[in-house]
Amino acid sequence: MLYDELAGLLFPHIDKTPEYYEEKYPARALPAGARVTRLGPSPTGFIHLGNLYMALANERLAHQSGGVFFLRIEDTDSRREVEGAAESLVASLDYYGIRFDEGASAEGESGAYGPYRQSRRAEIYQCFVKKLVAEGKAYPCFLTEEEIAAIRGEQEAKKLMPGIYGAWAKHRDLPPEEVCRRIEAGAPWVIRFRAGREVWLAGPDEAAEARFSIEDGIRGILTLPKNRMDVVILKTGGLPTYHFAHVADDHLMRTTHVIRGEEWISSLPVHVALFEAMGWTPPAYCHTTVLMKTDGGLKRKLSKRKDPELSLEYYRKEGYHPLAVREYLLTVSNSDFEEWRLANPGAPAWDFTFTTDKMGHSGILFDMDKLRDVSKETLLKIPASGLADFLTEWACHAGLPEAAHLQKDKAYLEKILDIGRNGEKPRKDLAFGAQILDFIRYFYDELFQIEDPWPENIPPGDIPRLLSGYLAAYSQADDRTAWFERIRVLAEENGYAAKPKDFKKNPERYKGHVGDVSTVIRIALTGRANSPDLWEIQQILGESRTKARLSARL
RNA sequence: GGCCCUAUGGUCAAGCGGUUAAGACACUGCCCUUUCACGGCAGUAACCCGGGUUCGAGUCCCGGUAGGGUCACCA
Repeated sequence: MLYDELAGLLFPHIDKTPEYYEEKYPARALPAGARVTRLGPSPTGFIHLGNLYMALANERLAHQSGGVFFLRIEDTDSRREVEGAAESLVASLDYYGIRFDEGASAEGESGAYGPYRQSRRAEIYQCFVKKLVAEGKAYPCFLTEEEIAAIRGEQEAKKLMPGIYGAWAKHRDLPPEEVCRRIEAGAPWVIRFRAGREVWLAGPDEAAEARFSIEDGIRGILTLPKNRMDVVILKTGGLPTYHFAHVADDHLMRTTHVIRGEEWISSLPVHVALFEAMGWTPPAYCHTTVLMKTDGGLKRKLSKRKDPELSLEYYRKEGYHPLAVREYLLTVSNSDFEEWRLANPGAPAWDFTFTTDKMGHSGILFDMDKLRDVSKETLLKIPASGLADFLTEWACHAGLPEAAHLQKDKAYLEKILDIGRNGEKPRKDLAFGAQILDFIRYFYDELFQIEDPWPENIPPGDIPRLLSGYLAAYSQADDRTAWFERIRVLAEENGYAAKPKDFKKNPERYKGHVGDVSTVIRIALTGRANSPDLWEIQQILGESRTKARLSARL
C-alpha cells in the first residue's frame, strides 16, 4: 500500500491541501524587525506570576518592535479545561496592562490567522498530518495503553531509554494489509512521527554524533541530542499533541519568536525535527527560566497546586498596584532595568527596551521584600487622585466593609494619601492596599480606636491634664511652627523639657520631653504611637473631629 | 537513571582573561528628627569543589558536586 493511499484512508474527510492554508495565512506585512509573539496558555484556570512574567516578555518584544502579540488557547486536552479560563486570563492580563492585538478573547476572537483555539483547528492539523503520512514521515499506531506500559516495563528492566522508538515502535512498519484491516475494523489509532532512521539506528556510540545545535535568544547556543522518538503528533480524537500544534500553529500564524518556559528545552529536538519534516523554518526560540520559591530551605519551581498564594489573584487581593507588579517583574526579568529606572525615574516602564539576552538564565527566587520596595517607589509616582481611585476600587473588588467609608469622600481620601508625599524627601510608606488601609484607618471615625498604650514614663494623671491643656490652646489656624510652639509651652508648663536635648542633658529635672507630650496627643488623635506629621493629620481631620477625639480622652 | 539547563553575599544581580569583585533589596550602626517614615553616611556579607590552559582565571577547558527541568494520546 502506498503512503498516500494510507493517508487517504486515515483522513477521508480532509479535502483542503497544505497549499490552501499557506495561501490563507500568508506572511504578515510588517515592518522590518517586527516580531510576532504569542501566549499559548492551556485553559486550566490557574494564573500565577510565572504566566505574567512570560506574558510580559512576549508582549514587550512584540509591541516595542511594532509587531503583533496574539493569544492562542491551547485546549487540546479537554480533561484539563476549566470553564471560563480563557476569559479570566484575558481579564487578569488586562489588569496588568497586557493587551493582545489578535487572537482569542472574551467576545470570541479577532485576527486573520484564526481560529485561535486549537480545539477548532482540527482540520488544519489533520491536513498537515495527512501530508506527513503521505510522505511516509508519520504513521498510524495502534498500541494500547497496556502495551505501551509493557514496553516501558521491559525497557526499564533492560535499563534502556524508555519510549516508542526504533524497534520498540512496533507499528512503525506494520504490513499494509494489517494497517488497513485494523483501521477498517475501527481500531483506535494515533499518528506517530517517524523519527529519522539514521538517528534511532545509531547505537550508543554513535549517539554522541547525533546532536545538533540551535541558538536560543536567552541562553545562546544549545546543543541537544537529535530526536529519536516516534512521538505522538495526533491523538485518538483527532486533535494534535502540543508538539505538533506548536509547529503547525506557529508556522501558520507566522510567529517569529517563541518565548516559553525552560521546561520546553527538552522537547526542542522534537519540534526542530517536526519543522524540518514539514519543510518549514522554525521561529527564534527563547527559553525563560522558571520562577522559584524557597520551601524548607530548598529552591523549588512555583507550583500550581502547592502555591496558591502566588497566584495573581493573591497580589490583587493584597492590593498591589498593577504597575508595581509590572515594575517588579521587569526588574527581575531584565537585568539592566533597574539601572535604566535609576537614570529615568519618571519615565513610564514601557519606554524601557526589553531584550531577551538580558533575561536571567537561572531560577529566580520570588522576593516579597523587593516587591514591596518597588511598590513603594511606584506608588510614589502615582498622583493622590489615582491612588484614591485605586484604593477604593481595590477595597470594593475585595468586598471589604471599609470600602464604603473610602468611597464617601474622595477629596478627603486624597488628602490622606498625599500626606508627606510632596517636597524634597517624600514619604514612601504606601506599599499595597491592605497595608495602606491599615495605615490610614484612624482617619475614619468608624474605624478609629486606641491601639497603642500610653507612654510608660508618663504618670497616668498627666494624660488628661496634657490633653485638656492642649485642647484649650488648640487653634486650627496655627501653622506648623506656631502649632508646635504651643506644644513646647504645654510641655514646659507640665514639667516636660521643651527640647529633647535639654532632657538628655538633665534627665532628672524633667518627667520627659516634648516628644512624650506629642505622643500622648498622637495616641489620642490616631490611636497609635507612630504616625506621620500630626499637624497635617489635624488639618485633614478638621477642627471638630480633632477636638472631639481629644475630649473623648479627658 | 539518561538527556538538558543553571551555579558570584540572605535575595536579585553586574562582570566577557588583569577591577580595592559594581548596584538594588534585606540586615546592622550612626546622623537628621516631637514618633513613624523619608533622607544622608558608614558597615556586615559572595565568585560551589578539584584539576588544567595562561605570566595572570569569577571569567576559558575538563571532571565532580549541588539545584532545577524533562523523559505521556498534559501542556
